[in-house]
Amino acid sequence: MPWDTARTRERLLEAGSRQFAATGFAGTSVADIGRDSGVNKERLYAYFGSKREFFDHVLAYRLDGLLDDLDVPGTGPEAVGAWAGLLWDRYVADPDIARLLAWEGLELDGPAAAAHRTSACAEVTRRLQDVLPTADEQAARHLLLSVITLVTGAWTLSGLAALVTPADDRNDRRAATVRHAVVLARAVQTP
Amino acid sequence: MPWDTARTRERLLEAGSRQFAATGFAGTSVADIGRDSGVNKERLYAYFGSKREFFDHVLAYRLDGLLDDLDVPGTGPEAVGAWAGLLWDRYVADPDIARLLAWEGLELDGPAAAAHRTSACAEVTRRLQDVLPTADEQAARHLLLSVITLVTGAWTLSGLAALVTPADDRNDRRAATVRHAVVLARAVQTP
DNA sequence: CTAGGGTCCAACCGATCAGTTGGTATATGG
DNA sequence: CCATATACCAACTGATCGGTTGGACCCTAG
Repeated sequence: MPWDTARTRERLLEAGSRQFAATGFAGTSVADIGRDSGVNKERLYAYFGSKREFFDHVLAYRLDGLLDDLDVPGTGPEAVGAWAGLLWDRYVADPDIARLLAWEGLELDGPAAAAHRTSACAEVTRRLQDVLPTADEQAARHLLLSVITLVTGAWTLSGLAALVTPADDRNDRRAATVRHAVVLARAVQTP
Repeated sequence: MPWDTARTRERLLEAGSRQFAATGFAGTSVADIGRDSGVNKERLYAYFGSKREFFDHVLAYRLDGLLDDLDVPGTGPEAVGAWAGLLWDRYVADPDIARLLAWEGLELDGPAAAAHRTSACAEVTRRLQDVLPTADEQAARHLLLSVITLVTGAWTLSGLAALVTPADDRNDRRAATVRHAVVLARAVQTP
């Protein structure tokens, strides 16, 4: 049976993603990751140096590229709403991503893989300006930040929804979030 | 020297608030709380039972009542923006609150002290309907949830702001958040 | 074929974890 | 003034933490 070191690395990163998303950096033990991955934890130190460096690798592995293949479909404010819906559905398909974003914000000083992610955000900002021709860059950036915050917050500040909208389910909130994204986009378009 | 058990309890809760806000439930040790409070950690078990129960007490101690003395000043959509600014300024005065909200969402299944906080949110919802007469309850609830999410997210998803609006500071984002709250309120008022 | 380096793992290390215990100091009821 | 209950703390316990080590196994260069 031949070795597949790339696969071993990947199994560690996948298990790390699951465990860190569930219980955060401090709440996850290296032994947990070894158990979940089926890989001896010593490999983690050989490949990634330390638990902390491994955390950075996991965040980069899962968060870098999050926005890259997320297109803004169509034009006008409705396209921004649709984009918010796409981001929401990505979290539905993989809820770990939203939680990793939240742990990153709480447990780290700054974002991981900042260089590429910053330019990816700038890219989406430009697309928003295409879609909303009268929007200046500053306004488009804050629009983007608010939309990402609304969508991500629905997954990471989940207790708030239970308090404020106790009768509603996820889909109700999805619809409201898309609607709010459209409203914010419309306001940017016509100042 | 007489005893002051209420004060001892309070010192534990204050230290727990600081420590849990900084590093979360899993990232805080009971010894940290003992050190920070100047109280022997055995007292924590005597008063609160376990680390986990103590965490619930700390969350209730700091989060219950958060919205109680936060008035919606004036009328119309601008009042909602002003309310968002008041909430923001409360986080400025005490950033621990925003972080505790985030840890609660990530590390707990549901909100602490749910009963009173739910009714406090319903209260604010009613105030929003006073201020925006044409808003139905459902819309007012989602407006409130979005505003709280935007303000709280600015403190807990702080890495996002560094990526999306790297040139801006806190006050720029405060202004944008207030503006967005007004826009959302205006849309609710005139559907 | 074999020497040497990389892959992998069980077992181990000191430190730290949540939680407890035994004992002392302080209050209070009679 | 004494008995008892409570507040308090230093020191302890077994378990688990992040990280390391010694050696077995596998692959490739010469």
